[in-house]
Amino acid sequence: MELGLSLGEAMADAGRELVLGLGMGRREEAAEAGRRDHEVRRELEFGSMSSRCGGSSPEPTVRLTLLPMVPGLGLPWPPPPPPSSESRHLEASTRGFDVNRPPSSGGGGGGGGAEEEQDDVAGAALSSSPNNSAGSFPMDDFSGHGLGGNDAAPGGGGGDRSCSRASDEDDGGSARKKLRLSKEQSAFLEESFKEHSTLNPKQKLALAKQLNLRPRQVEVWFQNRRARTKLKQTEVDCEYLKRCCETLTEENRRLQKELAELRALKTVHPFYMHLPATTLSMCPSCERVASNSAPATASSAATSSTAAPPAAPSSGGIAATSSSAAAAAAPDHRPSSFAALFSSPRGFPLSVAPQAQPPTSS
DNA sequence: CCCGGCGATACCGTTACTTCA
DNA sequence: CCTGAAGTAACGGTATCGCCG
Repeated sequence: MELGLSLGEAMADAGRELVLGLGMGRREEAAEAGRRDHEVRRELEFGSMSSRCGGSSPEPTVRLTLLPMVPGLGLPWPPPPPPSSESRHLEASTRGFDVNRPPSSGGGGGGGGAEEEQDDVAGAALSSSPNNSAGSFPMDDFSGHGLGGNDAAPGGGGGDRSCSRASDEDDGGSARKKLRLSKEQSAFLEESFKEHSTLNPKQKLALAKQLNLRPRQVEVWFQNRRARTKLKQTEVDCEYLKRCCETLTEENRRLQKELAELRALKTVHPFYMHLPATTLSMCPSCERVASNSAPATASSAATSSTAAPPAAPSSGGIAATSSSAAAAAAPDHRPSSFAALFSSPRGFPLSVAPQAQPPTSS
């Protein structure tokens, strides 16, 4: 995935604890047949990123599971959702606008030669395809009940289309027929989507009947809804990863500075660097190096005793092992353990350990 | 058991339409 | 009134799966 690739080495390292993925549906639903191919494809797509990030996710799939675990980076997770288009839509709908409401209760005026669109199925397949669930759907059921108020059902042909282009319905149906779902319909579909991001044929038929829509419409709505969800999630993820990148860049900058200071310190007090690397820790606030094993200075001793961060972050979710990230999350004097950095197989590029103890000095 | 055809369904990209600022 | 942007319903294409002969 380009996102991950563009985030550079630091991202790849810090992403070790990232549980990435663009999950847009529930896991159990993803198990349904017919979608597996796409799930697999997505998994493959994110697979490279997963491997880069170490794949600490318990699942083979790399998913941006919405786990509230970004303590290290101090970033809220899940990120706040972007303004909901649905709410916007509903808002628009609540303005009293409902173009689906037919000017008159024309009801299924028969024939609708205008119905050449796919859904068509509903009407055309009535007799042709015994397997077509849509075809088995009685068109008469579209009128008269349900939330719809939308009598634009296929076969409802002339005059019952509620969109403003009613005049187009007589032109042979070559023009795309687009109607607006009513507030009730949208809300109901939303509720259904919350429960199931995908529909089985039974559910689809039931929904269609209940909403006075064609099954094809319900199907399309869910497809578009999934696409919107994915798009939004992608945007949110992108934004979040950008912030992660910025944080890590800052972290890297700070570590470089820290390294320079340590090197300078080494030149002044060569013996100081003979301490084992794992015993060194850095207070992110005062940015002083302290020893975890040896008695430290008054300030660092107080801080190091308050919190001894585990060397290994909790599994799953986004957890930063870096000190600045910890500082961002909890700007106290908690020392960040260098050991956490060193324990990482790849570590940060500017890891202190190897350079702090050059072979010549030992 | 393997293979090809078929239907169903998913996703993606795009188009067309609607609404609003 | 016109126009561009944004949202979204709908469409076409493609891939995969399960079923069946």
